[in-house]
Amino acid sequence: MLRLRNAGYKITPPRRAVIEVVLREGEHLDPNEILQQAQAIYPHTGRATVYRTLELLTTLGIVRPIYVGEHGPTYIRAEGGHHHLVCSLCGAVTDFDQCVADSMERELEARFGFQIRSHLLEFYGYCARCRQTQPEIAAN
Amino acid sequence: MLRLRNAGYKITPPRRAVIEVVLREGEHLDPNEILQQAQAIYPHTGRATVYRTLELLTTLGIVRPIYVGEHGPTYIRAEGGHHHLVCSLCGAVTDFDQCVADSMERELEARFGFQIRSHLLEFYGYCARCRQTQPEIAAN
DNA sequence: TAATCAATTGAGAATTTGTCTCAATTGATC
DNA sequence: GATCAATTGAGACAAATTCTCAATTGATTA
Repeated sequence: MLRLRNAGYKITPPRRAVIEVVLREGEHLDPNEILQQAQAIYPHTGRATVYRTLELLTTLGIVRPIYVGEHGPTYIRAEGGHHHLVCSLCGAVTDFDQCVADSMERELEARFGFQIRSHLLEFYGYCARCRQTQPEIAAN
Repeated sequence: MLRLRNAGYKITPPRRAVIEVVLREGEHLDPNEILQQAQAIYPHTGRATVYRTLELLTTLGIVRPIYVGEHGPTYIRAEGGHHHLVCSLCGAVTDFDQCVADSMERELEARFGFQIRSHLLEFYGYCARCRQTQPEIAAN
């Protein structure tokens, strides 16, 4: 909220609602789900406003879209890192915690003059279950 | 192409065209651009076939969708790693090379029984130019 | 507190993107 | 060359996203 105001944007009810919904713990919501939950908080919230707010919050580095499997975008808080193992066959996503990316941030910031706020590390391949059930694909 | 045949799929002109387009160096093309370029190679290529082929190639671990900035999916070769610095303000994407993710693969494979084929590491933040031109946003 | 004004909004139209259906075609095998 | 399941393209369809514009509202100033 402060980040919004500091950047010169108004604090409005629909913006409050969208922020509250997206920043709730553990949610990976798509724009439509965000619209519905925002309307539970502020009933007049419109679809276009949700899209506009998500774009704004993404620009400000507060939330971030992530894409997993064959589905459309889902939004999460941008802060910190996100680490996934993604199965190319069944689409299953497994989170893991320890990550060596933090150790790279300082050097990249120095080298590119880039101010890093968060990161995403994803490994793609075949999960244990699919390797058993569809060995002919995983073998190639 | 061999991976396709080995997995039991036919080699057809539109599939050839899509593969050729996506695997060309340095391209991050969206499905519509892929359709157009594939039609330049094989004019009869249809939209549905492009989507079907991209899904198939993704399943086989040959290509992969990536999502950057506010735009829709874009396809790249899956092989190996992709490393990006993504500016949340202007959307600029900078590639970098050295990456410590490889060192994690063996351990993750052992821990989760996962067969890793590729990875994506992205850092999000503000690029040097935007930090200068829009300091009030980057400062928050 | 009231007045002001640019920023923001919602509703729905319009566009874009992705999926599905099905008859016709084609690649691989023999 | 014959066979047949896999694949295809066209266009209908559905879903997701963006645009438009008059009405409203938040923040600032008086």
